[in-house]
Amino acid sequence: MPTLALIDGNNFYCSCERVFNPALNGVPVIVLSNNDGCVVARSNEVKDLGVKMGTPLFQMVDLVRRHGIRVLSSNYTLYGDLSRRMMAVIGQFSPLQEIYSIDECFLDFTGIADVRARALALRRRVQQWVGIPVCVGIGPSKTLAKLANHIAKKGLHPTAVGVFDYAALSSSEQDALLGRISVSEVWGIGPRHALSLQGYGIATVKDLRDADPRLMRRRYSVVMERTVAELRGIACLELGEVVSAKQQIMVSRSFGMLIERYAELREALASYMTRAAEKLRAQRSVTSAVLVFIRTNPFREGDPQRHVSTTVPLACPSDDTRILLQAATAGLRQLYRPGYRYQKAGVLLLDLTSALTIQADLFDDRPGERGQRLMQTVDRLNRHMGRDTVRFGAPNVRQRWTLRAAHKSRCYTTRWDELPSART
DNA sequence: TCTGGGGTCCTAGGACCC
DNA sequence: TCTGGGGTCCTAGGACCC
Repeated sequence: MPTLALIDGNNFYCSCERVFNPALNGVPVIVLSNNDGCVVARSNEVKDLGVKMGTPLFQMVDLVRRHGIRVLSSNYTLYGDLSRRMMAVIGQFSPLQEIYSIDECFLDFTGIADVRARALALRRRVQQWVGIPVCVGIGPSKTLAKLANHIAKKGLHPTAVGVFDYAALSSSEQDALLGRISVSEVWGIGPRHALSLQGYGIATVKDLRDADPRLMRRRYSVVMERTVAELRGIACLELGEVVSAKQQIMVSRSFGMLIERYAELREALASYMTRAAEKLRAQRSVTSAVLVFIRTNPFREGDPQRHVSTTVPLACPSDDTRILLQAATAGLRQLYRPGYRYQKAGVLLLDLTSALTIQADLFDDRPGERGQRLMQTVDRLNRHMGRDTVRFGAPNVRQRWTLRAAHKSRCYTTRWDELPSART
């Protein structure tokens, strides 16, 4: 039986902000989504106030003022860099690590004599070396490791202090514990499934673990059947170390303000497509179809609504920004209608395949290799000199559609001019 | 006034074929 | 009034995750 650990950073974005700004320690902190729209991270103090994930900022201005909540725009450059450092330290504790998200990873602890001691040491080292508090959940399957992590974080068991090992419990202790946790805490059980399960009398994790797997498959899907097995300690989800190439690449944003004009939409989409093409080349893929979408603000019920998308096939799979920009513009031309106030747009690269097996387009008169060398050069320049040093079609930066980010912290670890200073 | 972004997997149902 | 059956492939949409 495998032993898996799930490690994640507590209130990760808030903790990242606190690393370089100690004044944020012990006070309520929130980090906002793009455009300063919703809450995407809450410090414990804010969670204690009952603020839910995803709450729009404008709905809590009062609370912010009353409790002196510190409000921050998201700084993904900082979080990404601290994530890399955190993952590197965690990776020292096992030969097999699967990085699952910016703040979470699985480790293989199979065969380790004292997993609890190992987990405690890991926790101490990440705190000391990176400054991020983490919790460790340990179990015989990914789903149980995730659940153990939840137990560790909430202190749901006397032995759970930042670290919790599910397998260390006797089966009667396991029953009692799972009987006290809502089924909605299980990985893969979202709000819809939780509600539906409750209709069948399945309210706790224990209820779900003891449900008939075949029946669950029939009522829901093979995913639910797997979840039941995982809760029983039968590992169905493998630990994967290699980050496989993405099957789709999406870049989309809400605008800083509503947009009506075609030219502005085109600029915004060109900027998103440029970024998408960079991501595509970074994973050495090519795309053969591009989906473009634009939409109005669904929350403005009085406004005429439009929510449309179109897929533009490419004659030949490509990773060339110029070709992809043409496709984005062609898509927009199809979709655009005047008289609407657009709030968001995006591009989605579909049908990704490896760039190494690309087939030449018989009708392409552009020498493919020269195009590739050009793209490589552009990517290298932008990587070293900063994003958008070189770009196509030269959209002016800082347009009306660009994001709002009124409370952004500095890029302490990735920009020379924004390094923290010990004394000023 | 103000409501994120980027993914994955699964299923149902239609199109199409023989 | 009668109007096959089974397989495959593709797409849209749902549900979930962080």
